[in-house]
Amino acid sequence: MSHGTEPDLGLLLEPEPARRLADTMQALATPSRVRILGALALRPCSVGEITAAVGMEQSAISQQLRVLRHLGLVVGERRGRQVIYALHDDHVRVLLAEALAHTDHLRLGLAAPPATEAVTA
Amino acid sequence: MSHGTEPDLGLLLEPEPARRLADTMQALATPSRVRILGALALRPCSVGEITAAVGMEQSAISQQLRVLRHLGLVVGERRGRQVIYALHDDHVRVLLAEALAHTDHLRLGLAAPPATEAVTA
DNA sequence: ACGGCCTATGAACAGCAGTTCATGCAATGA
DNA sequence: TCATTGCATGAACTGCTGTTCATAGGCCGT
Repeated sequence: MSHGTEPDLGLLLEPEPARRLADTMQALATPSRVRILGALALRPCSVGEITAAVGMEQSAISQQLRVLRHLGLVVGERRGRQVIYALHDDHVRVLLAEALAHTDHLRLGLAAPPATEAVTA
Repeated sequence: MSHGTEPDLGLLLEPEPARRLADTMQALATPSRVRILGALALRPCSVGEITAAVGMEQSAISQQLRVLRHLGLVVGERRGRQVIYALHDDHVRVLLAEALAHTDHLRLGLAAPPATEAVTA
């Protein structure tokens, strides 16, 4: 399926591809943005709804929504006096799902015996 | 395949799961770590090899390797007086590959016409 | 047109993360 | 044992990032 032939991971050694990947991943590197995306993964929401769901200042939400917009992860559309935000497309949802799955998987490894940690015990 | 039934993305609304995912993703949120992982994706490397490949101070490399170790993304094993690092397992490689693929895909969306950006043109 | 809701933006602040410098520890070879 | 190589660690610094506060702009009711 989608990753039958892996793209050249050696590219990540180069500064530019590495920087781009890092920038995109930074969207998922802060709890507030992850929660916002989690809310939008359930359904499109107005800023007010997101604010209530996440429990942060409205201002902070708008700031992070701006970041997410510029990264192309979410889109906003005016509807009356409010703006409805949604995930940009299903790829974002898949990215979230895979990140979550990998996170769980990796944390299992951390809980496991240190057969892997051969240095600086 | 692997994500036939998506894990509950609504979990990401909760602070703790969000924080954990954010922590893990932060490993990919900085170019230096991405480049290190890119090098290790090609083959296991000693710290010196990574340092040469990435072109940073050896000290910085070790610091980031520590972060990556604690996140369970890489493992190190002593061999003589050097330490050979490698990706923890193939899941890490898959995560890198998918992140790279998603990055490319998302950047295509950004280059595309703003049919999606309906607010704050 | 005016007042009120909803969102966006600018500035200031605090905290953190990545780098560097200097040093310490481990392991080999003479 | 001593010197040397290779890696790790602690401290200090810098820059960035996320939050808050205050304010501005848009859009709808009346």
